[in-house]
Amino acid sequence: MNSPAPDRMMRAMDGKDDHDRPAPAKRPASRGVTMEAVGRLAGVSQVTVSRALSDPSKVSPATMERIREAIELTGYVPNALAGALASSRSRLVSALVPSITNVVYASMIQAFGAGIRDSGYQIMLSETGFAPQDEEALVAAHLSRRPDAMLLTGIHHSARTRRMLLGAGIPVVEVWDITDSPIDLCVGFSHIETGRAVADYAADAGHRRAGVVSAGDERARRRMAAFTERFRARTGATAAQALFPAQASLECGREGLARLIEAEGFTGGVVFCSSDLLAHGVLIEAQSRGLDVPGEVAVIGFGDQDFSPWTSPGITTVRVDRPAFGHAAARGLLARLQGGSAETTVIDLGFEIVPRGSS
Amino acid sequence: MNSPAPDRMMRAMDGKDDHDRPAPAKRPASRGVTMEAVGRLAGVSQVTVSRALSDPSKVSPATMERIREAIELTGYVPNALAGALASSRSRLVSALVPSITNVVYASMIQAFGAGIRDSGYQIMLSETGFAPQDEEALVAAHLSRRPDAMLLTGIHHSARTRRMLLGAGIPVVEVWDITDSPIDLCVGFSHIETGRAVADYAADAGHRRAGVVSAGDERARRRMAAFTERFRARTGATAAQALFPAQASLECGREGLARLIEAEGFTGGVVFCSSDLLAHGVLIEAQSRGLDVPGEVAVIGFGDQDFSPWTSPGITTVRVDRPAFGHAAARGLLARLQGGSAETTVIDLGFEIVPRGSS
DNA sequence: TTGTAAGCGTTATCAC
DNA sequence: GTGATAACGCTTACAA
Repeated sequence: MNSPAPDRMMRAMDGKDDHDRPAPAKRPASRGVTMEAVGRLAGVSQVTVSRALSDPSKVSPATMERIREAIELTGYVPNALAGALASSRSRLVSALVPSITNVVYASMIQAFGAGIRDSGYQIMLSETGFAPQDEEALVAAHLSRRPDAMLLTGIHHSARTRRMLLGAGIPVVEVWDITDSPIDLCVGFSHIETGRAVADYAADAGHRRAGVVSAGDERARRRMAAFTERFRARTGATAAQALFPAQASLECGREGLARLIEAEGFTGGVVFCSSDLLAHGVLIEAQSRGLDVPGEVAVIGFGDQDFSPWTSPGITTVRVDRPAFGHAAARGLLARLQGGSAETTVIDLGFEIVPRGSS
Repeated sequence: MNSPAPDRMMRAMDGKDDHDRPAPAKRPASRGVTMEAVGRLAGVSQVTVSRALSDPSKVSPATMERIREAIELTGYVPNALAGALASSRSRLVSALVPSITNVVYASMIQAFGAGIRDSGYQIMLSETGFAPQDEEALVAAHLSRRPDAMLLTGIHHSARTRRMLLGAGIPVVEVWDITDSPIDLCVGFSHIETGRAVADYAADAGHRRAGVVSAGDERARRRMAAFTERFRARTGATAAQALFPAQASLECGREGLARLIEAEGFTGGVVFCSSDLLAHGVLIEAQSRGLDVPGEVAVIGFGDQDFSPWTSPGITTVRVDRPAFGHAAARGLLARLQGGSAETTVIDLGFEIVPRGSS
């Protein structure tokens, strides 16, 4: 019931045309269509276009329609950078994981992304590798983009990193590990309990000799250490070790068992590996040496990968519900983002030992 | 040799203190440390801080040092949003892949990320899934963040998507497929040639009966179609088909062979799968049915995954150099970004058939 | 070497 | 329901 369309269409033509305004000067002619341009075409001001986009109910249907047309015509794509700067909300969520080629993290992030995206947020993903010092620089780089929230893998962060995070004043979720003193939210499981549970499982099965094959990451080491300690407490035996500095691979697994046998005096027993990939390697190496699995060498992995039930024999492993971490992390962050609620801040999702033929 | 530090320190104190300036009004007290604040602390203007950060050589060592201290003291983190808005360069590169849990794409992106990050760019990663219509919305969402460049997986995009991309005026690289009419750059291999090569390989090996097991993605279907056509041309036989709408899984592979045998009248021969995961499933299903591999059922996969050499028998597969795609894509984009050069726009990285025990 | 002024394209806050 | 106007925190001329 406001001024009819023709009137506004006129307004679009008067005094606003490029030729009778002071020359724009300097800057290159066009860096993309702006709300200004869309508004001009639709015969409304830039602000109205902004409103039309953010809350259509605040704009008359007729105006709305003309704006829609103008957008379609110009191929206008909003500038989220400008929007974020003006509103202090970027609708960006940072996610830092050690590695994306590791299915374990990939599937967690996949679930996290799905959850977060449904609420209109976009993910900025980076790999930290397994070196803690790199994390600091990455966190700084991400914070400079002013994310509305951040997901971090693990609970060990440099003092400076914590300070930056706290200073940013955004919700943070630490995943894949558990702690009593999270920066903010925490969704994970206990690596120490995992190691102990596996040791108990092995000891209960009657094993009296053990070895571990582990990749370089700190959490894996913690599982191995807890395993070793508990296994010694239960059996008096000290587990032989084959540790690799780098990321796990099937190759490492083969070499790991070889090293256990040739350099560490491992003469059979149970081998706990920091991942199913390593476990698969150990399995293959054992078989290629004519060692019976699980008779002479029993193998236990970690992560319950897709292939683990299907090797021969299937790999006994520790299962954690990867997507659940992602979902819980997304839920927690979104709650903070929307309500600012502070309910449960630490969620222990636990783990489960999956017995299969290899042990 | 300019005005000594004390002088400037004084300046920091005169007429710039909060109490004798017009009250900032409205806005919440502090939304984060700004260059302005850092400058005030260091006794210089905001611009000088900007310069210190972007090109230290333009600032005197003494000033530089005081700015450094002020930054340290305040915990200043630059606002890249504002920077990007002002300079029209976001130092953001978008990457769209079908799935991050698929190692094939993950390792490509890992290489791409490493390359791009070294030049100071950050990646915004999203999963498109395998539905083309979703891509359009994702591309729009990414473009709204004003990335400096974009990586797309595949060569089939909606008209609207192409228009948006062209309109954005940024370098674009399409990976993982090949075409004569790329949007901009293209790094990939021919899925049709791949299918044909596998058919030739199978026919040369004496196979006269064939089946295919394929996941839902379009490129996989194209490989399968090319295989089927060429195999028919060579042998006169039509390959039996088991097609799955969703993403590949080991389970699908098992069911695929079952379906081939029970519903499609497949009585043995060669089975070409759209991924090694499927091939592994076929392998397992064949063995669990007491069928000899490769004697009764020969299996060929695609992607040369980590585990493929280690199954029993090892999986014959098609290898593509995943990291190479990422590297080449990064190189191409960076060249555009830096020089704007337009040299080779289409790079065919080819593929290689890796014969193993399964065929 | 340093500072001033004018944007960048939005959103937020008021008026009307 | 719509429009001015002032931020948002930077970068880019241009001046000193």
